[in-house]
Amino acid sequence: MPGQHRWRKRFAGHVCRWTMPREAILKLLSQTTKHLSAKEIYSALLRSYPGIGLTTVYRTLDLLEKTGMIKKFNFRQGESRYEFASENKPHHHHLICTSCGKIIDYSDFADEELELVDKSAKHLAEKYKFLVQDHNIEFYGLCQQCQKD
Amino acid sequence: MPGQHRWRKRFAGHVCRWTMPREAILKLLSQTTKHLSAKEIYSALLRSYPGIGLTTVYRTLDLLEKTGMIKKFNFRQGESRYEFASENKPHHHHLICTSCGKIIDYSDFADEELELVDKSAKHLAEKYKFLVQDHNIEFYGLCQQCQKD
DNA sequence: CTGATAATGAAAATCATTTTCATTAAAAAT
DNA sequence: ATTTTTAATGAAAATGATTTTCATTATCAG
Repeated sequence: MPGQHRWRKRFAGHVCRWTMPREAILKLLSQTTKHLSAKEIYSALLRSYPGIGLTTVYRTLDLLEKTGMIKKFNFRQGESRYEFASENKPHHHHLICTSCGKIIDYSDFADEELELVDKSAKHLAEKYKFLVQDHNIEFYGLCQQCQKD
Repeated sequence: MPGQHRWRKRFAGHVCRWTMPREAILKLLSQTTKHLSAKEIYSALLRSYPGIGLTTVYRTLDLLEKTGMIKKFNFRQGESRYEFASENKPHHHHLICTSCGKIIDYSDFADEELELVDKSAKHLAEKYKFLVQDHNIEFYGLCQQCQKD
């Protein structure tokens, strides 16, 4: 696969130009399982792409989110965090440690969850005439390490 | 019930003084079903309590959250929103319109949800040694009005 | 290869929230 | 009831995340 332009076609209709920052940010996010913030992405890229601007990171993240190539999360307050959205990555949710901020992805009980979510969405659509497009489930608590402290 | 000091006892152990801003903010939140932001609370109180400071609103909201008297929510980005937490108010979740920001409380399927949540929490505790303390479920989409626009 | 203009980066602006600090006011002690 | 202690307040400044502005640069259509 021609790395340089692997995602290029997905940009059709959204923007015209395939640039270095866009390639770099998408590549970085596609290669990590972490939920990076804009500033973390900026710092990580400074090595391979000195001169990149934080502004561009924000703009690119917005763009990538609009195209559906990444997902944006706002856990409690603080910075937004971003994760690569791949078709072969299963739908999942997050387990967030309120002490250290550690985030664990989980997709257990996905079937049952999906069933309940579908049923709820259908019900809510009828009751409130609300068109459900997305949902979000999060668990908050303490990770193993933080339970000891 | 002596309105002025209705909630006073709940402050024992947390703070020493029961003040006008605390009474005013708690009263306002207890009387609305809306999910108000700090600034909205500040604006609403300016009428009945001119001179109140936005700083105090933030500090009081933090305090009330710590005592468990209110809950804080961060829907996607923007301001945090607060809601009065009453024992007789059922556990509920939110339906958020991504276009106009309208928020609908819902508690349908609470039993099934609770069952799934409990099961998940137990499972996650075992698998990741994670101590689940809280969870959050949200649906995003378009409200009836915004579907037309 | 070249021109049109989308994308960039630096700096300034914005927005929500927090901190600082001198003043005020609960409520404990007198 | 009055004084004293110190927690709580409000104004202003500081912070942190994100967005906007704008002159410059670089992509890519012709």
